[in-house]
Amino acid sequence: MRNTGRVAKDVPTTARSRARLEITAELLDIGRKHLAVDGAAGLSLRAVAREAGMVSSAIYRYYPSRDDLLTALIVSGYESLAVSVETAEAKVKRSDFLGRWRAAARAVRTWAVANPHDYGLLYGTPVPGYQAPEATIAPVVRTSSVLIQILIDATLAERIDATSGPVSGKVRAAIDPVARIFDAPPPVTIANGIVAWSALFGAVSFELFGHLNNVIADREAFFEFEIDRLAHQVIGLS
Amino acid sequence: MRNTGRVAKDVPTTARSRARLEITAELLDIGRKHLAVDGAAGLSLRAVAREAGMVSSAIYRYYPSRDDLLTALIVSGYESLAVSVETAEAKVKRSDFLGRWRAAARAVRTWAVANPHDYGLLYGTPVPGYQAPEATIAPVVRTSSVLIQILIDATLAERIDATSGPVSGKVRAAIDPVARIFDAPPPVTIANGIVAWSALFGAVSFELFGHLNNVIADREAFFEFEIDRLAHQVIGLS
DNA sequence: TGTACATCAGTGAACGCGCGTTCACTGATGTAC
DNA sequence: TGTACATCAGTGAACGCGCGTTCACTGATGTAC
Repeated sequence: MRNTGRVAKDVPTTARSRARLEITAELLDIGRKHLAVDGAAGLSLRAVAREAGMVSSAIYRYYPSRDDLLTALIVSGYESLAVSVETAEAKVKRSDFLGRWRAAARAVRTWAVANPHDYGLLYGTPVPGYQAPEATIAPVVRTSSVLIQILIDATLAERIDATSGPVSGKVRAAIDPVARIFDAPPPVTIANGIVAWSALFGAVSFELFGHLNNVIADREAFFEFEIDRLAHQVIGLS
Repeated sequence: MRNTGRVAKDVPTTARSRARLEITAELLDIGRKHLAVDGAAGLSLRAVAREAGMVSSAIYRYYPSRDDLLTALIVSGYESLAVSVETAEAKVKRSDFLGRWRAAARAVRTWAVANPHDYGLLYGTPVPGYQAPEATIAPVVRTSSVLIQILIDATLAERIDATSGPVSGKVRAAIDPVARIFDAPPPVTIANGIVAWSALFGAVSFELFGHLNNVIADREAFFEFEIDRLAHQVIGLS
C-alpha cells in the first residue's frame, strides 16, 4: 500500500512508523501516570523509560529531552480538557445559554476532579525553569473559546443583562487583547466573562488544592451554587 | 541576667540561643530564595546549607528534615500574607465595608505579586508527597478571618443586600463546616463570601500563573474592576 | 569567682540513590534499483 | 522478485552531577556547685 497524493504526510504506512506512533503515545501515558505520583518537577525520563521496558537512552528516540515530554503532556492535557468542555457544551440546546455555561463549567470541574494532576500541571504553579513553547497556545484557546462563543450568542440574542452598566476606559483598555479578537459582545460582557472564567478556575483550584477542607462539605452542591451565582450575578446571563 | 518566672520559656537569654534563633531564621530566608529558583519540589537542604556557609549535615541541627523546612516556609508564608492583609484592612474606617474588602483583596494581590513563589507554594499545586501538618492550619485561618469579620460587621450594620435571596438546604448543608463557627451572617452571605473569596484567589492565580498573558494588558486596572464586581454583584456589599 | 561537667553547633566522611544526556554499537526494518 | 544499501529503534556503558540522611568527632558555650 502506498500513499496517494492526498493522504497527509504523517499518516503511518509502515509497521515501523505505526509502532513509533503507538510507543510515543504509550510513553506519554506513562509520563502522565508519573506526574500523578511525583509531580511535574519529579517527572523523570529514566523512570518513564524503565516502566516502558526500555533502556533509559532509548526514550531519546521519541522525546529529545525532558522538557519535550513535559510539553507533550501539557499540550495533551489542554486538548483533553478542551474536548471534554466542547463535548459537554455541544449537547445543550443552542438557545439555552445558561445551560451551555453550566455544562461547560461542570465539564471543567469534572475533568479536573478526574485528572487532578493534569489540572495541577496546567493551572497550578508553573514548573520552575520550564518555558512553554508556542505549541501550547492553540489548545488553551480552544477551551476558553467555548465561553466566548456562549457570550457572543447570548449577546446577539439579547439575553445578557446590561444592568452592570458600561465599563470605564481603563478597563476597556485592559481587556483590549481579547476584545480586539471578538467584537460581538460589548466590553462589559467580555470583562464580566473573564471575571467569571477566572472565578470558575479559582473555585476548581480551591477544591483540588485542598483549600475547601474543613470549609465546604458537599463540593458538588456548592459548585452548582457557585456557577449559578457567576452566571446570574457576574455575567448577567438569563 | 536570668529569666524571671513570667518570661516565656522561648525567649532567648544566652548567646547560644540567640544565635540559634537568628540562624534558624536565616536558613528560612535562604530557603525562601531557593524556592523562587527551583520551586518547592527542588528545594534542597544541601543547597540551603551551602549558601549559609555550613556543611550539609549542620542544617540538621535546625531543621530535622527537608519536610520540616518546607513546613516552616509554608507557615511563615501564610503568616506573612495574614500580616499584610490584616494591616491593610485595619487602616480602613470600620464602617466602610466596601473599602475594607477592597483593602483586603488588594493586599492579597500585592503580597502575591511581591512574593510569587511563596504564593505558588501556598495556593498552587500541592507539593507531591508532602502532607501539611496541623501547624499550618492556624495561619491559614487568620487571613480568611479578615473577610469573615467584614461580612459579620456588614451584616450587623445591615449593609449587605439580600437580593440574591435565601439559599437552598443543600447549599446550607454544604457550607456547614464554616457556618457552624460564625453564626452572625446568614447562610447566603457566608456562601456568597466563599464564592467571592475563591474568585479572588482565582483572579490572583490566573495573573501569577500566566493565564492572563495575551488576555489582560493592565492587570491592576482589571483587578480593581474584578474585586468591585465581586463585592457588589456576588457579596452584595454596599 | 573558679572549676568540672554537660550541652550542643558545626565538621567531614560516607551510605546508597537517581538523574539527564551522550556515544559507539547491533540488528531489524524499509527503500531503490 | 531479489539484492545492496540506508534508515532507525533499541542497547549498554559511561560522563558528571546532586540529593537526603547518618555518624563519630571536635571544640566552644553554658550550668551547677
